[in-house]
Amino acid sequence: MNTAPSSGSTPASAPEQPAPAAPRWLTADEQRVWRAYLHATTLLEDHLDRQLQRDAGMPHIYYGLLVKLAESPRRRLRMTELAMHAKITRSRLSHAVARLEKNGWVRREDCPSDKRGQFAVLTDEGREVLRRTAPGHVDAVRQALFARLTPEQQKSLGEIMQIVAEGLQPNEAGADLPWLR
Amino acid sequence: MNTAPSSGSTPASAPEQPAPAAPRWLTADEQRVWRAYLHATTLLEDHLDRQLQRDAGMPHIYYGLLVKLAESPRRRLRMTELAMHAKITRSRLSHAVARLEKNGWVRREDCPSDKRGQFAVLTDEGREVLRRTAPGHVDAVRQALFARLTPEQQKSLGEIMQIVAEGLQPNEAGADLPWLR
DNA sequence: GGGTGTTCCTTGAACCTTGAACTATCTCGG
DNA sequence: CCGAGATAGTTCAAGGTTCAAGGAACACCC
Repeated sequence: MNTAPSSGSTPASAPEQPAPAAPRWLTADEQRVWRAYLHATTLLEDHLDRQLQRDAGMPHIYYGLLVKLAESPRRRLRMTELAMHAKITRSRLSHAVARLEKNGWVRREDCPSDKRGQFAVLTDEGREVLRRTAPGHVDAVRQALFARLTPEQQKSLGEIMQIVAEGLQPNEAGADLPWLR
Repeated sequence: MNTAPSSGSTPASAPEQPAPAAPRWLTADEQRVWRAYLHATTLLEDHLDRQLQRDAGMPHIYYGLLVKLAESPRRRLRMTELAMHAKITRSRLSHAVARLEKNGWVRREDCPSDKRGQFAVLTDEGREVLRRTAPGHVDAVRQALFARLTPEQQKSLGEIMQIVAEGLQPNEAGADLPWLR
């Protein structure tokens, strides 16, 4: 049996519960939901990855990095901050920025106040790539997702994803819940 | 710019349409939903990948391959079928099976009726790995997803993901829509 | 039986990701 | 100042993914 492997940091729920709702396997309904989730997310991820690889010459996540930079104050962000925004490791970001730098879309700048630090800065060329490719990407997202869902479904999806994200990364940016436990 | 988003009806959009429902960018609400989606799905994917890498020694998608095989008639599936079930390319599957074979969890068998064909067959050892690791994986999925959603949300999520998946892979198993267009 | 085209699957090179080890810098208590 | 320990970011090696190319078997047609 099982030894409750992860369990460790359950946030709100009382940890001592006998948990009658932890059966060995998923119910038939849950299985259907889970499979639909897996299918949809992998298909969408692949779809967008290919779309961007084709139209912008980079994978989806790299594109996301450029977007984050474009939205940031002086079009720059510290490496660690950027990594957190994008939900990736610093290592991965390091490689990604190296590649984007090679393409001329991002440049690095030393941080004056912390000599360990680096800023990733969106170049004009990077900005231009975004400007050129954003519409196509938005269309792809809209056609694959929003165009197919009712407003109620969109709302529901947002709420659900918000919950899931917070469950996996409790201290989300902007959230300032006191650190229970 | 703005609203009146859905209404678009069919995806078979004529390129010449004025397309009043295709604004340049997402609305604020859509953006929130989209970002929540990206955060949640990348976090969950990473979470499960790490969980399985740690507990079963393979990434999530490889685990999924073993599950598919375990559910199949003689614990075997033709390569192409397996690739379609898992929503991956045949090339990727080829590499994946090579690795799983090296681990002793899958073995290949020639198809007698089609000499081009190969079966991927789950070995006893592979079955054993599944038996050992499935509970932990199910717990992880439950804790990250189902435990946090109301029954209504679960239902809604299932419907939404079903729609999205079908949009991206119209000829899904069971669906037999004629090929309009 | 010799085209022509398709399907099944594999291969190799290029690229991306991961996790751990590593350098350099900062911080803070003595 | 010193040193222990945290933090910022990179690097290395191992592995995973993609894309384009290719070999082999099938199918059909004359």
